[in-house]
Amino acid sequence: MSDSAKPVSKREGRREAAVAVEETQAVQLGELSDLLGYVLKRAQLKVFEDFLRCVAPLQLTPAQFSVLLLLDANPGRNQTEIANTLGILRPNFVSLLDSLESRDLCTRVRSANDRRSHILMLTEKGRGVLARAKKLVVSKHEARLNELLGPDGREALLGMLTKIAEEF
Amino acid sequence: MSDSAKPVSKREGRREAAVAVEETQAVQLGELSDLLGYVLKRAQLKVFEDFLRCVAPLQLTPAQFSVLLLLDANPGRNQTEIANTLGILRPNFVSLLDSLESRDLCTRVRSANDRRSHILMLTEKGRGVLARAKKLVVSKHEARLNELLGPDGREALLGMLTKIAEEF
DNA sequence: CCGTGTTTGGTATAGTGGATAACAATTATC
DNA sequence: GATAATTGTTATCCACTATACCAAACACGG
Repeated sequence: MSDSAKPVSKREGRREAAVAVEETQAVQLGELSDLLGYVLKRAQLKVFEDFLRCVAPLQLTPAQFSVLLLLDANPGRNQTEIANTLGILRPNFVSLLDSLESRDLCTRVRSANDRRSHILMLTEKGRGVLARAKKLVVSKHEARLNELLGPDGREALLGMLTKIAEEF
Repeated sequence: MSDSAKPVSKREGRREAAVAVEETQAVQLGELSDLLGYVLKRAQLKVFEDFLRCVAPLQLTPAQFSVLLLLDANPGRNQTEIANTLGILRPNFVSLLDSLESRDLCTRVRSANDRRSHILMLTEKGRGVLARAKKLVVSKHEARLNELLGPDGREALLGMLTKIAEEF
């Protein structure tokens, strides 16, 4: 049984020679390139990746950075309030805070009013790191996005994404 | 020791009455609302959430749907090719395929040319499910986005996200 | 004042997505 | 024909997410 049963199955050797140029043809994305969710996730991964690179000297993840930002803008809040605004579940927020506190970037202070809750506050070091992180984000990360999209493009994108995040 | 050592600590009862209206003040997002990465992730979560709702009757995740779409547009490809285009690592692609194959939506066929690789193809049922999924996505999911952003807004958003995903 | 219910921070745990190392089978290369 | 590379796969690890449960503290109604 060499080539009697399946005569069509093995004519590959000739094809290789014939179309050697476009041998490995790219996989077609097809309708996937029009799926907003797909492109959205791809873009999000790229942006987070770049954020990590830009802020690498300070060893801050996007989540950690957002916590520091919130603490700076909202002094006197407790864990549940901060976690809720970021969409982080309280149990998962504990270890995140542990890591920040162990690096002396923020502290939990027992509230006098309600001795259950922990008031969160930035330390001196935390404020310093946050300030440096902001500079890196603005001068490297967001600057690159501005360069790619243009100032008004970036603004338009931010507007539409905010609309989706809030009203969808 | 009733109220001699800490006279200032318990004057909360009066404050409650005084500012009862704006008791629970909202946490300020601050500069977070201008961080593109933050809004981007929030929007992405919302969009995926809605995708799951819309396509729930067919029990398809975004990842599974994207695989079916790719298989339809690229017959005769193997696992690594499909996985690579989707940014999925080969080891993690195995279980994804297992679930699709166990539901009889696609099949792995050993290639005649290269007996290492598995050619992936949609089954009849897979094509049917994909067709129904497409209809749901277009008529419910993407339609809602169109309604929120307008046709040209959606197009602009898709364009900028694609630019980020490809060139960033 | 007391008992009931709720809230807060926390632990334990499970599920999921992503990443690396290693492996057998197969193919490519020289 | 020996060596290297590739394919699908397993095992494993890490990060993130989600749920159940707990003790301490508070709120409230009797």
